[in-house]
Amino acid sequence: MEFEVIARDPTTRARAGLLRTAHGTIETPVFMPVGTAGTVKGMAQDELERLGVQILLGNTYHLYLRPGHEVVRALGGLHRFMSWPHPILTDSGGFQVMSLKELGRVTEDGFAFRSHLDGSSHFFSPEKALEIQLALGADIIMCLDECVEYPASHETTHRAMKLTSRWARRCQNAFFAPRPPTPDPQPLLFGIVQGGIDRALRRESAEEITEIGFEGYAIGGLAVGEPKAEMYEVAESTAQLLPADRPRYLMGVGTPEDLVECVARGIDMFDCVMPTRNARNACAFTSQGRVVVRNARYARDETPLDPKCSCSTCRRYSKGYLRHLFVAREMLAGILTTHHNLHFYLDTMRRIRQAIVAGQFSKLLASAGGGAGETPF
RNA sequence: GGACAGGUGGCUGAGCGGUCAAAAGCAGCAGACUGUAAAUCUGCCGGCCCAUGCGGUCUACGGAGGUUCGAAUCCUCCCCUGUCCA
Repeated sequence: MEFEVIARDPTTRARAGLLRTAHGTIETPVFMPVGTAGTVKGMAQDELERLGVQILLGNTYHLYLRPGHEVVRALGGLHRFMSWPHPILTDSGGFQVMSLKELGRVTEDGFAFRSHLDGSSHFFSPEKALEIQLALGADIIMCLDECVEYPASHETTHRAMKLTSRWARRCQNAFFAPRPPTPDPQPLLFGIVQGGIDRALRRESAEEITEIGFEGYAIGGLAVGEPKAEMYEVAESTAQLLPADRPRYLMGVGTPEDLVECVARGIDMFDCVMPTRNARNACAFTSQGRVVVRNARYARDETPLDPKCSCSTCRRYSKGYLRHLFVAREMLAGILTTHHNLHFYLDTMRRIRQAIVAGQFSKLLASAGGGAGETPF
């Protein structure tokens, strides 16, 4: 059994667990920093280790285009290639079906697209996405899905959801089909539930995906523009439709408060570009709320980003200095702020997990939510 | 002393009779960012007023006059800057 729930919060759906992978056991709930192109932008791997990162995300689409999955395979797989001997999850390219939709076209057989790098033509079938991920050698791999934006018509959402189910079946078949032996241990294959904010479509999708059967289940297609209340509701109702003994992964979410709120709704795994991208854009997440470090008000501020933070950025540098680095467009600005944001996210997750294990989660949830104005997140 | 070239909003720099409170870039200020085409993008950027608008008003294109219905744009004088020649 790869996933084990070790504690449940008595008043919410929050739970703490262990997820065993070929490169180590992950304590859930977990936040997975996004390392799209084989790097978490601005962070060296040893720094990620010191921050306590348990598992990284890699991206099928980006690594396939550059340097190429065969290159990564030739260099020993993604773990060895990027010197990350810990768990890795690769996204299938399903998100790019949405984010790069103007460069491609969805057909029954897959996603035909042109490279955003050089315009060359390519095709991702479910089988191809699986093959690439196997070549990369990730610990957790995702089925190819079709992620649609919000708002979308019922027809579009329905069509994408049904296609995602058919692709999931094909990924499953390809996964269990005989294939040449590789040095990599067998990864865990996760299915993805789609259906937008339509409860009936979500239910149908969840039934179809769980019927196929996967090691873990992802909820995709959220945090794409829908109202926050909708996102929370759909995450909660969909999570309830998924097997209790398998990890639930809410893809692409979210803000620090989203993490707390969605753990309370039964989610075990998260990934999001927000801590890293926002850091590069001068936005820090702190216990006092968001801090736009670039703002003029911090020019003479000698206090750290977050007075309650123990990260190496906050221990050493003032907002005044960080603001200067941003204004001067120094690369250290993004590096130091990314370090802080990741620390904040990982620390938030650790506190969430400890609270669940200690039976104190509802207290943490209350302090994170309700408060007006500057909440802890 | 002479010959050219030029003086435009914080800076660089277009405009060369009206549609100009004045292009564009930079700087400045603010905002956005949720499975990364993102160290990106968006908005504001003379003052005041109603703060609804392709609104009203005042001050502005070195200075002072002038021509014109109308001038950053044309004329006169002055001041200043750069290059070259003495």
